[in-house]
Amino acid sequence: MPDDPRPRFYLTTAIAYANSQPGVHTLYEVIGADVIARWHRMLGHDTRFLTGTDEHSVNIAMRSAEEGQDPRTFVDEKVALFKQAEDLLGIRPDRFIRTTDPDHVRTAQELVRRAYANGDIYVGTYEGWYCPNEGFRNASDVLETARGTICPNHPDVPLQWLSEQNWFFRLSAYQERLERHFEEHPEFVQPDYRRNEMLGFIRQGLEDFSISRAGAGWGIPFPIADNGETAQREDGSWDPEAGTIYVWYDALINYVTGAGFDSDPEAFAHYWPADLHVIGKDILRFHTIFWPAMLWSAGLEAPRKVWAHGWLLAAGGERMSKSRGNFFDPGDFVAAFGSDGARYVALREVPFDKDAEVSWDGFVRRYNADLANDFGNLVNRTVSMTNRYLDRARPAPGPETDLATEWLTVLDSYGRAIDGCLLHDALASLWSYVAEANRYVDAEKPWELAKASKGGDTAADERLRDVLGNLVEACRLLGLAAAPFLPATAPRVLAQLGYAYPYGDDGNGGPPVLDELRWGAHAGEQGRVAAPEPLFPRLETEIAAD
RNA sequence: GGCGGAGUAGCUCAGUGGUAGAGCAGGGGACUCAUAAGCCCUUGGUCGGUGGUUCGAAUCCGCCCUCCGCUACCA
Repeated sequence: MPDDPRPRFYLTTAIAYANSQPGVHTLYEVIGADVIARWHRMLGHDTRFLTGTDEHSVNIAMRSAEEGQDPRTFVDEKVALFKQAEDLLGIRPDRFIRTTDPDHVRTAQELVRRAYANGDIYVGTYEGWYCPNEGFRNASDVLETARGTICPNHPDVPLQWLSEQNWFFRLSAYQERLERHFEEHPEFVQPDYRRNEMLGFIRQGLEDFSISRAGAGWGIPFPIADNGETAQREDGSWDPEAGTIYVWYDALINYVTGAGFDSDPEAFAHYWPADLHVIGKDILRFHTIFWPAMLWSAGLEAPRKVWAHGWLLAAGGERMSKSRGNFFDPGDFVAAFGSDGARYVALREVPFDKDAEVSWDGFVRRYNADLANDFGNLVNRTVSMTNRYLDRARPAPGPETDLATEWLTVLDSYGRAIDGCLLHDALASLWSYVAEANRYVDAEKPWELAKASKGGDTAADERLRDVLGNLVEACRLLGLAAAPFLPATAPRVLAQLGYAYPYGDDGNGGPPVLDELRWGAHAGEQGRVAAPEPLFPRLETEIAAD
């Protein structure tokens, strides 16, 4: 909300290319961003989280034609799959933006107009080898053979030398400003090694890039005619001669559309510039070099931070992709691990700043070790003992201080890790506390205290209540702190401990979570634990992949 | 080719000058509240190779080998 006094946090993922079904490797980024969004919501920040789909391009027009559909029907179907997958994984964006949304179309056109007014776009000629299957090919990519010049991926299809009149964006004009921006804002591109790569790219010298395609394709109508006049005709339609906006001046713009550029200027002023773009490393250049220049050209600020995550790699380090078929289907994934289990294993097995090889067996091992055995069992044994020894009456945390002081350290490093987008580290610090709590059970042996208590040992009885009170508190803190990662499980943990869960389905609506995450925050409240119920049933390793 | 990064236990990795570490996997044990989970102990490594600096090198320097990232219009 524009007049919201709370700190605001606006974050986005890249929009997914709506040309086929989603895989876990593409949703990985969205799961991670959802965790960050939920953490900010729970902190009490005015959070806006955007995901969505990129739906234009000749490629999609061709694919839809192959399937005998019009492009709109084609992308509608794909978009439904993406939304369904997000829903399955507990991902709750504040808006799912589509580049076919009318406000986005208007915003993209407006940014083109602003660039034109600023003198940053001009008509030029784009030419090069064109592969009918892939579009323009880089000169360095094509192969010279006896039969002529061919595309390495489609050796049987003849390449064509095409030259096309396009609009170009004057990226070269922004070279110095970009270098300065990188110097003055070292946090702009992260991780650091990615920032260095981009800086190296800028220093090689920047070329202008084309931002339109000729002909009336499946895309946003280019709003300006060759003569600089509007391309809109009397009846409101667009002159097909003006062509369409080409990829980046369409796709990237979604971030400002989603902040309200066209529909709600007040909201836009509030949410822009974005605090965080979470993206894959393959589109880093566009987000950290093209994008700031485009925004500056329109008189807008660059985003504050762009985070490039790594890939999930298949066995042997091979990249996962839809075309290779070596990816995990989100439906299968959630069916096996559950929504929270899927989120957890994906984010724990793959460092958010690097690539990692993953395997179904590895995910199962991780699920069993961390979720079933360590965390799930900790809650289960805690609730069981409280049931059995204290007749469900929830004891308050005792004077014991080890777990309490340790929690301060854990929570601190947990919060720092999320702020730094190191989600795997965040989980690691939380789980070090899980291990701590499990060791505490074995060290204190509540079953022996219970036996002594039954025999009339009042000191043992008191100690038993303190120990179980500490364990219940440890479980409460863990369940609540893990909520961004395990949004469906967190309420179940609290319910088993006899606590109300104050946050909504998307993490909004409760008290500032750091207040809740104080040791003993609810020490004075009476309550009864519920019957124990396993949170994460153990999986058998025999379960086969896809 | 240029710039950057990595090579440490079966696997994933931490460790940047002072007697090799963690988690998981493997082996053994004591216990029993619990999802046959948890806890304790433990097997396992000439720290890519080589030459050097140093009292001392996984750690610093030289050379070599291997792998990876970036090196502009598919997204």
